[in-house]
Amino acid sequence: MHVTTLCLGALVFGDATGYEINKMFEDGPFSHFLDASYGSIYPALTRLTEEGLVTCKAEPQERRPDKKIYSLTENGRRQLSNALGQQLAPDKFRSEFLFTVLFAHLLPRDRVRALVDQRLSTMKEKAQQLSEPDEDDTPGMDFARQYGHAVFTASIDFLERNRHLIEDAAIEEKAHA
Amino acid sequence: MHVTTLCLGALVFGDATGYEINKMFEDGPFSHFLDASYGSIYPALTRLTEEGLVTCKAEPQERRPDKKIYSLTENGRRQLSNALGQQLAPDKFRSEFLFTVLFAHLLPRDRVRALVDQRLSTMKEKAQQLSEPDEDDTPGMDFARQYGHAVFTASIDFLERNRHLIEDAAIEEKAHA
DNA sequence: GTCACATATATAGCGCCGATATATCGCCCC
DNA sequence: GGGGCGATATATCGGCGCTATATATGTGAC
Repeated sequence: MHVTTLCLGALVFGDATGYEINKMFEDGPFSHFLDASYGSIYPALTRLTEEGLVTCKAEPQERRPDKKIYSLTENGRRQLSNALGQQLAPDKFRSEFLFTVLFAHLLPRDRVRALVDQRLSTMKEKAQQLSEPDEDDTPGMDFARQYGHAVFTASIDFLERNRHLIEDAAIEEKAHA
Repeated sequence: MHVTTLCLGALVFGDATGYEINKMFEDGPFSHFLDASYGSIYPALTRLTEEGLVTCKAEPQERRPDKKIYSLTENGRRQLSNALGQQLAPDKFRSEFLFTVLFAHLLPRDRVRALVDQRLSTMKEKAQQLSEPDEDDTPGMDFARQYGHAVFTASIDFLERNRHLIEDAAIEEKAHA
């Protein structure tokens, strides 16, 4: 699924600028399971405009670049609908943490402990964020939020129960270098 | 973390060809939280050889391309160690399923049900795979496997308990088109 | 017998991320 | 009051990496 499709999806929730769409992927409701960045979003919006799937209205701003507000067209809506009916790609998950942990038996114990601590703290923060419902959410957004919360909670629980497995395997470093 | 680093990591578990490294990412122990493909692995191995981080021994085969067996050098091992000591990138998770589910209220109910059924079946299969320990595994590999199992189990459980949230929101289609 | 699959390397095309450039405003701190 | 930082806003370049394809052959299924 290309960034163009993701942009169409973002615009279902209302007209937006490229900047705002980027924020949806960075902090917003999409951030936990999607990513896209300026380098792909701006070209995507240009292409979508050329293809008539979105329209672009420039709103002049004083002493700033014009705000370009994009809106879905009927064709764009159909195109998105179509894409959502196709075979979906399986989830992609990439974790440098788990990669690193594969080599726990080659790393100093302090490093492994710090890694787990860091991870637990960021995961708890995210779980916290995902625990707060928003009244404006569509049913799908609410579902996705709760899904994320369930997965993070399970991860945290697993880490706390099993961190000893990798910490014990790590290298007990000597007194000093 | 670049593919070159991932290749160094793969070679810690023993000498291997590009083909075998690819399999580790495709089916093997890395497949659940890493990805890399031919298009990046072969160039990476060439670059690593040039930089002296791995060595390459060509083993002639009858009526086939030579098998190029790569091995880590001391420098390569140090380089990996170094990379594992740097700040790690946060997990990346990309799900077209969750993206699609955001629009559950715009999709036919049959489609949503089929999506959930499909997902449950593939996740159960993966959870099954991850439930079987391997005696050759390093502690880290065992930990990563169990981690994956815990997360998949939680996902399955959540889906089964909450699928009604999106199925009820979906569109009850008319008798026929 | 042939069709699909596994072994094995390699590259071209293209999509996307990360970094950078440009410009201005508001806010905090000194 | 001034300096620096972060947010607002658009845009592009370089390079990395995925997808698909090319090449060549052995093996097992039907």
